[in-house]
Formats: sequence, structure tokens, C-alpha cells
Amino acid sequence: MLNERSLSIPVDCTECPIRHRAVCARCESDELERLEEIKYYRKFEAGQTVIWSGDRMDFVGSVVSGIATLTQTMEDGRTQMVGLLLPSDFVGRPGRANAAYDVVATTDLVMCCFRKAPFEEQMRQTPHIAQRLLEMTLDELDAAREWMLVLGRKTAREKIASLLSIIARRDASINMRNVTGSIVFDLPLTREAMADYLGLTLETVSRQISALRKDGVISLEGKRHVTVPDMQRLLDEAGDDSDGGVFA
Amino acid sequence: MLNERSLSIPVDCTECPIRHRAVCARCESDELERLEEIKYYRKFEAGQTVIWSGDRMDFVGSVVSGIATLTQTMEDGRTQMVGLLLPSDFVGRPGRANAAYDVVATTDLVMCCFRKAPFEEQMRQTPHIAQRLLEMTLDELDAAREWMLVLGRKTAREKIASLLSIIARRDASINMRNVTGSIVFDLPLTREAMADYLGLTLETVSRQISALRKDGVISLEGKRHVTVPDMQRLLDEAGDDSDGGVFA
DNA sequence: GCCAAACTTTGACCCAGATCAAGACGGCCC
DNA sequence: GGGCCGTCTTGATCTGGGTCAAAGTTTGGC
Repeated sequence: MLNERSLSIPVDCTECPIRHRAVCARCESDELERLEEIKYYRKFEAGQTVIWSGDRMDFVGSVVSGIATLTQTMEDGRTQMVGLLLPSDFVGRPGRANAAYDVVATTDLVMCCFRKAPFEEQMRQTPHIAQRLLEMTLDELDAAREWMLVLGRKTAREKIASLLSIIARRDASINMRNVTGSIVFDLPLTREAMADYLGLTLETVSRQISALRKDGVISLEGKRHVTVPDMQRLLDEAGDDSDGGVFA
Repeated sequence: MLNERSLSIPVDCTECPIRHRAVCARCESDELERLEEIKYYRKFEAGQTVIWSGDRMDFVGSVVSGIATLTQTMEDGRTQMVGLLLPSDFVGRPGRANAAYDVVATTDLVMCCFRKAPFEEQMRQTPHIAQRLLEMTLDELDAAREWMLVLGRKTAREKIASLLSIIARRDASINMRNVTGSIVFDLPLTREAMADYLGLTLETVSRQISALRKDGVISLEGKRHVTVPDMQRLLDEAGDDSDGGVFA
């Protein structure tokens, strides 16, 4: 999730990203044919829970459109988002019976799913599926570890800038820059969701976004529509290495 | 790394854990034979760097004995440990040319390595190697995400208790409980390394360890030798679900 | 068009953990 | 044994971000 490698998928190649991501690393059509039989789509409304942590999970799949989050919750209610699923990201763990996290749709969401048992059987028969999944999982691991640095060592302002950078990068591959060269995107998360991702409170998120706006690092139209006039400036604020760390 | 699945490897089965972890999920000896040819051992002294982030990495391998850490560092020197490698843990990413993190030996360290290119070739030919690596990587991803909750939402005291729990669990599979039922182990990390793992300062680590000692949650002999009289008490202090979260 | 609910901003105050500073406790080399 | 260096502890103080509170804004239902 959330890295350059994900961005490299050609978006005009098919309507179903999972073909490229998980199944069809080399677009071999005979394997696709077999998988078509076990494939189905699921739709969720904004706010709906896809699956609860600990529940039996009999499918794997990937996001077609919309956004979902992975969160962990302590008994006293403290929550930490541990993943953000954007279109083409994969959910589910071959070999695991139960979900490890709550998966929640934060916008209307369409997922392309495969029943788990046949998918695993398919994986056993076609080696490069496992290899592609391994590659994807390593990407996710890199992203998770990158995020550990954000959570453990960055200031609130740096955390916000880091999150905005990631969303900007991710969106930049789909949306165009506007005529002035600024990067423009809509925040897909509420302030509270951002706080849960960043290990902050929603008040601090709000304050730091206001501060970045006052300092000209970003500008806002409404609450969610963000313009980044100078991407390098934002990266500097995030405290990232100039090469973008894991994204290099 | 750092989870129950790792613990399930029978320790008396061979002197080289990688056979079980990465290569020989089902102990098929013909595959082992071929890998023997590309296998070699490397030794490091405490404090030595195994590889720097960004450097070319032409091997994969696993820890035979000793402890290594994975760390990320910002330009201003802030560092975050993103992984702790104990015996049998795997290092390296098939398909990646360069190391993503600094890998440092914190104790004297022996690693069992495979040259990367032939290992990858082997992986292509024997599908269950990729499947085993996928399983291991998913374990690491779970551990990383579990740690995101620790970094983002837990208090200093809970962080220390979480780290001690993980080390205790991990060691408990190797070391015996003593006659009274207490769990006993040596801390493999300095206070500073613990701080880097937990996103704290070394002073806070020291203070919280003292506090846990005063409150009878642990007792210390010297600086490093820890006794946990009541494991459940420690887990409660860590704020973990009673089922142990990801370890369940 | 109005109301209610959800989301967001801003202010005032507080506290957990950082920072700064000073010793204490080993080991290890001479 | 003595001195030195790395590690650890403890104290005093400071501060970034949390908490509590209130009010502003947007959205959707009727």
C-alpha cells in the first residue's frame, strides 16, 4: 500500500486492478479464465465495516474504487490505523483464517473478491501468484516500517506533512497537476481518521493543518480540497530524505 | 519476526534455522541439497553494521545466533528501530537490489546467507519457497502493525511492558521458567536501543523500568537480568487484549 | 428553507515525556 | 588498584501535544 510500486500499474489496462496486482503479473490469460469463476464484487457504503478483527475471513480481494482503512483498537477505545487501502490495494492473507484488523469503508467502496480456498488452490498451481503476492506484501511491510518512523519520531507538523505527501504522491499518478504546476487533491479522510493514522488527536490535526495553511505550505478550499504549491517544500516539512525514503 | 508462529519451529531439528523457515517448509531434502551450494555463514561482532540502508544487498539470510536490529534514521539523527531480528528471523527481500534499512548487530551475530540471485532462481523453481516467504513476510507485517499501535497510542509504561512481554514470550519458548513459575530472561538491548524501538528517550525508558520494578511487576538483577513473577500482570500493564492480540 | 447531526476550528489549561544536568555503577585496560 | 569510558539512574525544569470546552461550518433529511 501507499508506495511507488503500486503506482506503476497501468490504469488503462483493465477495469479490475486485481488482475495486475495479484493474479496477472504477466497477464497470462489462461490463469485469469480460471479465476473468473471464483471472482465476485462486493459493494459497501461509507462507514460500513467490511470485516471485524478476529472474524472468519473467507475471501481475499482488492479495492476497485473507494477507500478502506485497517485499524486496531484497544479495549479502552484507543485506536490506531495501521493501513490505508486505496484502489488496487490488496486485502487478505492467504493461509490465515481470521482477519487481524477491522477493515472499514471510509467512502463508498467496491471490492473485487476471490473466495479464499480456491484462490489459495490457484496460488499453489501458479507459482507467480505467490511471487506477486510476496512482492506486494514486501511493499506493504516497507510502508508499515516507514510509518513506524512517522509514529515514533516525528512531530505533529511533520506527521501531517508526511500524510499529505503520501496522499499527494498517490493521487498525483492519477490526477493531473493543475496549470500552475501545483498538486491538487481531496483529502479522503476526516480529521479524526487522520488523527488515528498519525497517533494524534483530531484537535492537533486541525491545528497543524491550519498552521501549514498559514505558513503557505498548503492552501485549502473548504475542509478537504488541498493545493500543494511546492511539493518539495511539503517534503521538507515532512522531514523526509530528499529521495523520498522508501519511495526511491 | 517476534510472533508465535516463529516460536513454533522445533529447535532441535537442525543447527540452521533457515532450513525450516525459508527453504524447507516441508523438509524436502532434494531442494536443500541444491541450496547447500549457495549457502555460506557470516559472523559479526557486537556493534558492527551488517549493511547500510541504500547499499547494494546481494544476499538474503537468517539469523543463526545473536541479535540484530533494523533501524531507520532521519538526517537530523532521530532514529527509529523498525525490527528486531532474533535467531531464525529472515533478512532480505527477494526482488530488491538495495537494503531499505540499516541492519546492525547488537550482540555477536552469526548469519546463514544465500547469494541472492541463485536463491531467487531456486525460489522460481520451487514454488513453496515463495509461499513460505510470503507466510513469513505476512508475520512480519502483522508484527510491524502491532508495533504501530504501540508507537502511536500507548503510554511510556505500556510501551515498556509491551517490549518486555515480547521478549519474554520469545525467550520463554527457549528458556525455561524457573522453579517458582517466574519467567526469567536477559534484556538483549541497551536502554538507548529500547528507546529507539519504543519511540522514547533513554531517560524515560530508565524511569519506567524503575517504576515497574518499584511496583513489583518485574524485578531486576543488575541492569539487564529480568524476572517476571506474573506474566498476566505484565500483559495487563502492556494494555494488550487478554488473548494477546496478534499472537492469538 | 430549516433543523439536526456530523465535522471542524479555536481557545485555555494541563501533564506525560523530553531535555538538561549531575552522579553512580560497572567493566576493562594499564 | 586506579582511572576511564560506556551505560544507567535520578532530579529539575520545560514544552508539545493532550484534554476540556465552546462555537462555527457543512451536509442531508424533511
